[in-house]
Amino acid sequence: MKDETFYEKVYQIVKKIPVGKVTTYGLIAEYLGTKKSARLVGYAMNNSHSLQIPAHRVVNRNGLLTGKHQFPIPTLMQELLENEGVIIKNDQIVNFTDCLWIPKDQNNL
DNA sequence: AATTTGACCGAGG
DNA sequence: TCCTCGGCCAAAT
Repeated sequence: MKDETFYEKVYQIVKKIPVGKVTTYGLIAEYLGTKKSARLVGYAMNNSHSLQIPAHRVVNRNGLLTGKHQFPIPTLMQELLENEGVIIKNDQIVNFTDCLWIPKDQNNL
């Protein structure tokens, strides 16, 4: 598991996101130690199409569904989140802070 | 080997 | 308070 690249590290964290919860690119980047490379997280997610990971649970720090356009169907991301109990309005998470999940919490599970 | 890009974040005017 | 601009790291070409 040492061959894990930055990409795979991101995937590992995203897969740990609980149902009904969301996280941000910055938090993931920060958890990996490279807080400044939040862009890398998003870039990694772009390659996540080939993997089974809940990419719809990852949003930007504003709680905005910035990556919805990368999904096969733009509305799919919002549908999935709403299906998990996340309230979304105008492509933005309403109860963002309420359903926000921090990678650090995985240690507390 | 060098350059470009990317689902971002934070600071400055 | 709203809008603009730069930086940052890693992977792909």
